[in-house]
Amino acid sequence: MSKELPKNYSAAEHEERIYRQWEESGFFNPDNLPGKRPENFSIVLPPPNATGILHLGHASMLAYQDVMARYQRLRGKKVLWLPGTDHAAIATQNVVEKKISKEENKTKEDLGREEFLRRVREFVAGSQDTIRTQVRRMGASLDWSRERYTLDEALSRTVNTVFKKMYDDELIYRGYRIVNWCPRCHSTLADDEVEYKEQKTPFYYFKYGPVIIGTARPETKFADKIIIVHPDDARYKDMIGKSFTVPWIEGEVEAVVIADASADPELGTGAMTITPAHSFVDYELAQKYDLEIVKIIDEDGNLTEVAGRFAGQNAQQARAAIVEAMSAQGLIDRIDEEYVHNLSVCYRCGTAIEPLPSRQWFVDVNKEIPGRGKSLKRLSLEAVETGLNDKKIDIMPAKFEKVYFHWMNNLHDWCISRQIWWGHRIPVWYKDKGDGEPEIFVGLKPPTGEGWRQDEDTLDTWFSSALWTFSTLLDQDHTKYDTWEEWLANSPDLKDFHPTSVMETGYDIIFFWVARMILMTTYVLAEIPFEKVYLHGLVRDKQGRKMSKSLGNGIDPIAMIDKYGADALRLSMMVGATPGNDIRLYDEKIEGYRNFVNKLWNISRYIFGRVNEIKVIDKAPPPNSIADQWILEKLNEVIEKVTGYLDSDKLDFSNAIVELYHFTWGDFADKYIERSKKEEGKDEILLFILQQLLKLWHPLTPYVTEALWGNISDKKLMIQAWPDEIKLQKTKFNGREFQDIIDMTSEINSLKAKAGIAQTKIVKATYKTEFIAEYLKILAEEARLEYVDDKQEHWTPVDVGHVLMFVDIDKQQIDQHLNREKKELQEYIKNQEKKLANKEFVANAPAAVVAKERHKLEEYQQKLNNLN
RNA sequence: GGGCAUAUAGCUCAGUUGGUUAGAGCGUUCGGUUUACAUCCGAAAGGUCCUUGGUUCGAGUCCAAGUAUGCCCACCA
Repeated sequence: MSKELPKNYSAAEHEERIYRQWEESGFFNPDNLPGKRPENFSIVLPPPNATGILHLGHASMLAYQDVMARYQRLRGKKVLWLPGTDHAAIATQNVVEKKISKEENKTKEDLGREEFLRRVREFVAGSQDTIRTQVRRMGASLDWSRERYTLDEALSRTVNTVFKKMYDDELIYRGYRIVNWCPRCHSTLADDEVEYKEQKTPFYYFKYGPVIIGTARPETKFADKIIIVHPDDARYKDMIGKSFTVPWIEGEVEAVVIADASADPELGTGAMTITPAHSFVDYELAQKYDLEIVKIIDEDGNLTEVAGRFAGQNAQQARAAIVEAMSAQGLIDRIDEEYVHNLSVCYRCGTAIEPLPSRQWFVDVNKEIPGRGKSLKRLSLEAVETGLNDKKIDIMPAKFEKVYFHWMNNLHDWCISRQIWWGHRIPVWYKDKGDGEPEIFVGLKPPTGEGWRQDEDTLDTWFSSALWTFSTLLDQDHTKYDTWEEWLANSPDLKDFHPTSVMETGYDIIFFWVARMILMTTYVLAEIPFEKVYLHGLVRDKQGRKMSKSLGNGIDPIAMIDKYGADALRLSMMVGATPGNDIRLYDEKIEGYRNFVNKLWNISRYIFGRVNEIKVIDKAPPPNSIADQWILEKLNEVIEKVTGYLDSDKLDFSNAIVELYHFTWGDFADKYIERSKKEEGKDEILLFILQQLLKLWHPLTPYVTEALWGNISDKKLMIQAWPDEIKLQKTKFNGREFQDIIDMTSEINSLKAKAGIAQTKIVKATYKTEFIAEYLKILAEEARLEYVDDKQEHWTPVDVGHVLMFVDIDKQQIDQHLNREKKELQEYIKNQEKKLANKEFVANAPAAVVAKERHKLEEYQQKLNNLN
């Protein structure tokens, strides 16, 4: 029975229903997939922050991952794609702090720790709901039954377990060191959480005893008493090792001159003083020479008592007064007002970072891991370089391997404690012992006994994210297990799905996240977290600008889904995208793919309306015309190509789409279906090709294909089998002949357009090759011409492929066109003859190439003859 | 300062290991269309493949230098 579909595909009418059916089917959960599935395929979703709403970055990531998941599912693998969200410590705390400040004019201290955390939890629950709904709208085939959250009990236990393990292995230590401090967030930041912003600030040159020193930050200079000069600098050679009494901001100081190669003789006066407490470079020098580290700015950004009369003032704001005071003392040599330098700022709130010494928890990346013979750094490098247990991480595109190695090689110890409330509380307890250092307890639960207090700080959010590939796969019913080993051994998902198959994420978080997952996982499990890293680019606007609130050029993916449908949005984000390169997105592009989705709908609409019975056709029906043969051959080509593009070692989504698009619209709809209207008995082959197409498109455009498939079968398209290459029997029908007809038709259409003829009635042909009568008849039908036996002198020759024919378009009418064509042909022939006359070409080029060139020359000559 | 990309039609992009007359989509122009789809069909115009030099019988493709744009890292006391 045939079926009548609506004229246009309306995504809004289908998507919600289809997604619900998928969820109800249970097939997002690998445990429910039908059939034997010996191979596993897994991806863990990079957890969106629990702060907010879906943006295009999420949308494109979901599109890529869903294509992989659906493709592998169709290929018969047991596919797990695991969703989740991240508590995003600083980001979330900032959002909620702002909200409370705006709505209630209160600080988090006003509320207190417990109440504030309750508010954050409430906020997170709300945004998690938003995210869940929005992720579904993209069509993402995620296993929601395994949804995780970084603050889930089992995941938190994993965090604490790993912390303790690292502490016991002495890979985590507490130390007093210089750290990046954000005075606004009132917390430390990791090195890569610091961003740089170019800024013009005055640069001051001060008279410091025998030398002139330069600085952009006079407010840090109170305690400077070490002068560094280059050992080979002739100007200062005699001063090395000597002391000077120097008049300085708060009275005289004793300055010592030290020689070190880090002083650049070319720069300024070649002499500098150092501020160990507030500069990373100076801190390292101070370590090297065992110098005193004097803290001048405190955690609130205020000057300490070292600053004398300026103590207690905000460091930044006190700068002017300090400079004025120094000016009054005649200490200023000159001021450069045009100085431009990079100011380090907090990546979350944009506040200027204050490097200062502080007691914090660190991960030691250079220390040898007990029993492993290498450091965390070494382990992380090897995972990508040579592999671990014969499994190597493959990074796509490969250029990011170099970036990874460079970053990892230069990695410093990782500061993991944060002075914020939202996050995993550091599992460390202290008990004062009267004098000196307190007793320390590290464990999963508070120690028994009196007087223990837990560390106030929380862990860097990336500490828990770094465990994501395996903390999510552990048995969540963790209370059953007393030990870590027992827990690991009884987590079947971990066995089945780890290492995960692909980590698909943006190149912008390769350091934050990808590198840290490698570091932590190789340490904790002694295996890699994923076999492949696919790094997608950023989504930008049509001008290539980053989408941002201030520019107002942001595109809301949900609005685009409402307008054009999820399938169209997915396609428009993937076409033209190659790993590691940014992609431009704009309305017209999405609209174009909306049109395509509608085309696919109408192809089906036509076929469903025309066939006698809609049914599943598994096997290719035998061809009974040259068009049939042609389309089956084309289908085979496209199956082979698309399979190759979607396979894990290629992951070329863009080319897969372009290939399918041309086959679907150009070959199938415009050529084959049009032809099939004039032939009999096409039901089965039309249905067959359509069904193969729906399967091929399904990973890319899941909604429309599933909606259409619903007219064919009760079974879900998402669990069908991926098309195999069709075994084509040799028949009397030559597909090449249909291709010739297409080329001829195109040529005749072109002539008609040039001659300004709307309709032409006749064709007469002579043939270059043996030619069946049917062939001509088809051509006449295709080009809307009438076939006659005799040609007349003034008719125009048309020469394509194996066919030469004469059309009753008067040569005079298209004289210009013909002359131009002749001229071009003569030109080609000349070039071709020249090429073939070149002995070196004939001698050096491969024989096949030379033969091809010869053949080409003959063709040109033949064509020219025919025109004359 | 160090490094990595990218540069092809008006726009967005393809272009395999060097070897047809460099392609697609959108846009533009012309023509068609009671037909599954005006979210359609047919056709055309449009290119100094950033510049210069090199390798080669042959370069959009390989090499060098330059220009432009973008990004990453380091950070200037």
